[in-house]
Amino acid sequence: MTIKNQSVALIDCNNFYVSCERVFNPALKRKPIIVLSNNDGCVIARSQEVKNLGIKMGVPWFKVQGFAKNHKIITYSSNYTLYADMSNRVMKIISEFGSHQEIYSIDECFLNLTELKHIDLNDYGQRIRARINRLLGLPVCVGFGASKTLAKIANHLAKKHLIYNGVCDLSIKEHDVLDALFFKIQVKEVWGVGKRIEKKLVELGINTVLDLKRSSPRVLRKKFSITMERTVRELNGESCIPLEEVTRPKKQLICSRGFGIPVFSLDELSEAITTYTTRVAEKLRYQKSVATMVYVFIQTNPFKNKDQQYNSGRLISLMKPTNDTRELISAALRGLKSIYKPGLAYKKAGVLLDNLLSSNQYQKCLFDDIASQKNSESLMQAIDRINSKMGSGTIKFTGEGLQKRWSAKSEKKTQCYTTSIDEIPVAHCGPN
DNA sequence: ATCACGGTTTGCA
DNA sequence: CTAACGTGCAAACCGTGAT
Repeated sequence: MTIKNQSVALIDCNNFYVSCERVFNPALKRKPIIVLSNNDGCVIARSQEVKNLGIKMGVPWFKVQGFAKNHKIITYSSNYTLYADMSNRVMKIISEFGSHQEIYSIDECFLNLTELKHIDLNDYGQRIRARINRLLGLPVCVGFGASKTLAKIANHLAKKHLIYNGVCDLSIKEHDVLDALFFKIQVKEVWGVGKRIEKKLVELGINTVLDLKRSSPRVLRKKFSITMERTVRELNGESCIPLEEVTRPKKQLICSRGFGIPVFSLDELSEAITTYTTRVAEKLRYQKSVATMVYVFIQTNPFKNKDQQYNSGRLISLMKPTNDTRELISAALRGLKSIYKPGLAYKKAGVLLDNLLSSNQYQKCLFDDIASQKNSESLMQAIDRINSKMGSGTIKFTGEGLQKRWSAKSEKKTQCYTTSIDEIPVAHCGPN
């Protein structure tokens, strides 16, 4: 599919998690800040000051902890509740700037602006930035291009080079102008090119974005995949990755977590699996699906070479598709019992729901016990409503456990400033 | 040979 | 003092048995 002459924007928040923390603690401005992944495991967000110090994205925290202390880097556990709420606010503001929006991740979205003819995109981008900054105090960068891939690159340039002042428009540039820019950008910066594909490309002599732009789509399709062919076409201004305005229901859903401490007992694993199943079942109902299969898995810590290693999982087929948390828990726990081996130090566990069907479609099935199904539906609906209104975890399932000794480490989490009534700051003067 | 399938691995963000 | 390394998803891949 080819859509010519598109005009696409990519708006991406700068150092999103760090910026969210700064909004509620302005004293953090211009200070070096790090936000850690779940379980305080890895570095997943860095302020510019930290990037300048050379700390890499994704590095395990323990490897840089000493260095961070020496440089007085302020560190936070991630506070997804806060970031999700801020993300919703950002996306809402951006939606005012275009009628076709794809929310691509927690901190970035595309807009298709093709219908806005003859506007000055640089100016438009600055207005987007100003509005988000005024209303939320968050910094963003904006890139424009003739395809999503080009908009991504434009955004990358806007972020990297101060001369752009946060907005880069590649949509009007001639090929030779683009080529001159692309000559200087490493191929790994291209959307869809990660570490592995970069390596393979470099082996083929494709080092820069320009090299990739000039490669034959056919040849790369053979050597890589259809995805890579599209990437090459998109670099040449041919839009072939459509904007996805509606989020398609997922084909599989997963909830998995590492434990804060090694877990040995079946009881504690059962608590974790019950908790994760509850969470993933909420996601399932949120996207109006039912599941036909439940996969449970448990793992020891692969980084502890001295420990005996064991990874196991079990796939359980359900008698009938369901989104009832109770049925899913029962299946998951059955699976867990069948794979559990005593005496091992488990580090991580998870639950995956697979073969998902739309719950509307499924309801038409004739052989169901309609009464009990309606019953289950209204119970789950009631629980979801209460938990969403009064805070998640207001109603829990037995078996989730109360202490949860195993729960992930999160030693430096900030408050839920925007979503928890007890944690709303008393006095706060907006962005300044 | 080729296909559909299901389970596993890879790779990205 | 030591040990301390995320999560969620889909595409790609691969072996198998059926045609």
